[in-house]
Amino acid sequence: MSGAVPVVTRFAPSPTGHLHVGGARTALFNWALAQKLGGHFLLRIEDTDQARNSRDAVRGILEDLAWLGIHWQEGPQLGGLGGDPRGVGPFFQSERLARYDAALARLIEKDLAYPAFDTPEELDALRKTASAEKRAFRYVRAADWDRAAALVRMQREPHVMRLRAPDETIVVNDQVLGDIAFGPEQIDDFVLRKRDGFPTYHLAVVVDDEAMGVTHVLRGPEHLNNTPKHIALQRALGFAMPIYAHVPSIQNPDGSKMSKRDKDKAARGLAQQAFAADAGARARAEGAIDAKRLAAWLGDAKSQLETGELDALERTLALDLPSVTVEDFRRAGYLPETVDNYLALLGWNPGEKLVDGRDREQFDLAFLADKFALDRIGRGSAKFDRAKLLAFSQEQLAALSDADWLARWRTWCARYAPEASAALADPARALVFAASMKTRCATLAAASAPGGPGRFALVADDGFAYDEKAVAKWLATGEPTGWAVLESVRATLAEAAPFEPAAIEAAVAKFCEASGLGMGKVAQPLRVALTGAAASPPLGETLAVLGRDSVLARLTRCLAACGPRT
RNA sequence: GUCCCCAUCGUCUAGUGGCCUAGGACAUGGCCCUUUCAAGGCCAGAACACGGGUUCGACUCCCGUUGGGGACGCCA
Repeated sequence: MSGAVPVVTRFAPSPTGHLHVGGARTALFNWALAQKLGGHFLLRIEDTDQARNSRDAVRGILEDLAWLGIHWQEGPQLGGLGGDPRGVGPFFQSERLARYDAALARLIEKDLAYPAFDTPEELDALRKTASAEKRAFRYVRAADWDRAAALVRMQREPHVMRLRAPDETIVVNDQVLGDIAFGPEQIDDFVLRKRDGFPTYHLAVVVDDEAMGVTHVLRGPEHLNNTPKHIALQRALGFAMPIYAHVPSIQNPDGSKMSKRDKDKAARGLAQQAFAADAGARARAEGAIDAKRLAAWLGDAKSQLETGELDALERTLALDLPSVTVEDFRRAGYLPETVDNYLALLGWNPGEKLVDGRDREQFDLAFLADKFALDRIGRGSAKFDRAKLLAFSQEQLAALSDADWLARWRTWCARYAPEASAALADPARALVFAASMKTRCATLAAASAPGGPGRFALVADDGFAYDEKAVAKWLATGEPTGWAVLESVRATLAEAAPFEPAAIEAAVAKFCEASGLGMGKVAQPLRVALTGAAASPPLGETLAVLGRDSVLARLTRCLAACGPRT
């Protein structure tokens, strides 16, 4: 077909903070649809709110998307991503004001838009009245309307521009929800341009989608009610109508909508607890963020901290805030493909069975791009289930080769825990570490976490404490005692070669046989001496990760530190 | 309050009028394996919100009720 319109999908975030999981899923679906249809995925920054947008947040969102592997062909540039191959940019709405004004001029000329001089206070009062009378507020055009006078007046008075809304029912043909009718009472004379000269979301989105040739609009459910407004505007402007699809929302376990605000809310509660419990906490918090800002935020449950402030507070008070942004999950040590996979499954599924009869749930981006289709998006909202995400993470991490696991871990460490990676510089030992952590860590972060299964290998030989119960059970008691076993096995370990898991296991097994001891009688005392705890990876791996020098040093230290008093 | 959307195990879902004694996954419980911790294997319990229709036949179609979510900004 020669005249086919190339497919263009888009993700259009407003830069008010980190990308949250709902936005990430919307971006992922748009990306997948474009891939499937052989089109372009475009990124546009909706920064028309002068009070709220921040340039830092833009950078953060771009990095989050890039990390997830959601690559945009058109939009702001980052690394090799983005650009403007069709010449439809710029991609920041704040740089496109002339285009919105031009569209508005056409509407004014056709008498489809008009200036309104109501003050925000006046409108507020009207809304309050409506609410008190249990009516829905609806903007009513002035009855004594004089177009010529208004056009003169707008030259010298602050005003907004409103659309002269059509008096007709508009049917939204949604690809997920079907046909939805909105009566004329649903579409009032909404604002197109604000007092500050910036367009509202409605005007900007309609003008840009047309100018950028967007063919499919896939967005969150909060926009469903806006869609008839957008259609009305498109008709007034003579624009094409894109294909619409609204995806269901992602909810918290309690059923509320999952949003960036959840983190702020949780932080307020936890901070207040911390201040009550610890007198110094308030002072530390005020060292991290402005004291006045802090007080205002604590006192007003509706206020929100800036992203940077929230991060600072989280760090200084060591708050355990819910993960809601892509960055949160990255920091928590999830693989980007795992996050993509889980997010894709929230509201979409391929509907395929594996040969063993199970549903296909785990897949990569290539699979998503190949199979994605609007008609398999669900209609009901989905609760975000951290346990299932964690299970996916566990499984996908375990499926990595040792070398891949190690590379991914080092990459994660470089950003969040450089000292952990540095503590295990030796390549051979690091590979053993990878092998033994793979099935023991549900996330990359778990390996180095305090109390985590890999901690023993990342601390100095005298950098850990001995678990009292373990010492009592495995070193102080038994016949012979654990201490005696440690003394006698020392020579075996000093000579075992090569110092690798299999050889170590074999040497210890031989020692057990020769001394008539069960494996447990030897392995458990060793675990306590080398790691401080009675649980660790298989003995050969535990010793090989540490290396011979550390093993001997730790044996010496153990006997000295908690051995029998002589 | 008004409008809009939604409704299968605790959670994510398969299911498009007979393949359903409703399948899978996560979570939960039990057993097996085992030098510890994991991992792995096997088994179990667990759902069509309710009430009316339509139909020879409803999880599937229609209506209502209930419940949940969203929107009602000079935010996006």
